[in-house]
Amino acid sequence: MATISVRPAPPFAFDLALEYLRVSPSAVIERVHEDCYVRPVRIGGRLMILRVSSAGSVEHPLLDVELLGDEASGDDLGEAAALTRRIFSTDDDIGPLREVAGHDPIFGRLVRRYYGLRPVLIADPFETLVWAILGQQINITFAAKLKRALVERFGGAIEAGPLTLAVFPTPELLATLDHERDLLPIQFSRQKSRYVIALAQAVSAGRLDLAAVSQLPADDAIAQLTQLPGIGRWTAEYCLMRGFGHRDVMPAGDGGLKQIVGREYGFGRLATEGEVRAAGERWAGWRGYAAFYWWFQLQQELQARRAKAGWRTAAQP
DNA sequence: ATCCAGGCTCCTG
DNA sequence: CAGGAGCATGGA
Repeated sequence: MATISVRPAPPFAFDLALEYLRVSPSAVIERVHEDCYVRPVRIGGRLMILRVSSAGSVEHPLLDVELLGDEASGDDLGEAAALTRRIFSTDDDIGPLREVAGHDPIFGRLVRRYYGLRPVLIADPFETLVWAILGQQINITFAAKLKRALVERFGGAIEAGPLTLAVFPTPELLATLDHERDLLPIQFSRQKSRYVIALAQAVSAGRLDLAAVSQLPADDAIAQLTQLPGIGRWTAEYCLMRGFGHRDVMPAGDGGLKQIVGREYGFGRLATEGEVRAAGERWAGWRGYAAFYWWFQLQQELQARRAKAGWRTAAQP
């Protein structure tokens, strides 16, 4: 087993990142196990297991990064460290968030509650985009069910000690699927089937280089992604934010953000996309953080309501 | 049953 | 260009 250390810019709240992963339905491939983040990753063309744990505090953060599996080289470890920094957004200097909080007390409450939290990215760009398509216009719990079915049916698995980890299917494999035969039986709609397969074909044929797109300025990346069928502005922005680490990009058309902006900023109704964008001016530079924080709060509210309902029904047999 | 959910495409006016 | 209908599916 090989290990390397990563030193995030403080403040850095690893425990909140794990809490996000625990409540977020988007976490299907990544797992939280004994206060560690664990997920399969491809490094140097080989499948390995990345395990990240915290050896520090919020003000003096330190991450231990391990690669399990085949003997890892020094280069592999360096890549694992770089990936870890990206996944946990460790290099953002979030000091300026305090100023944002200062002139927006409503968002400021969240900045204080989630002190040191950064967006937790989905490690793989292709997986991010597929997940974004699955999440379009259906409830997110069902979207996660679709993702699990896709992974179970067409992905692989890898053993990591006591854990069996699911591996996301490659674009090459998904490119060969047939909607009728393969995806409709696992509850995909015709649209989602078509969009996912078209995306997989574009990537595997080399027409879409996600690694390259992830390095582009936001506007260029969005313009490229929205060329694909089924990928509109929301999906592209979601992908930039959750997969590419653009900290100032948020999907303003998002239903959850319309809800939260409408509720928290006194509209008394669902905000429009334009109103969400206007509200986002307050978070300039940090819109992606804001969206991530608001979603986290919504997800925690939802979980609290479920726990309460579950508790009540459990108490009344 | 009805409405909604971390939208997209295509068609109107 | 803005607005809206249709699509498609399970969960609350």
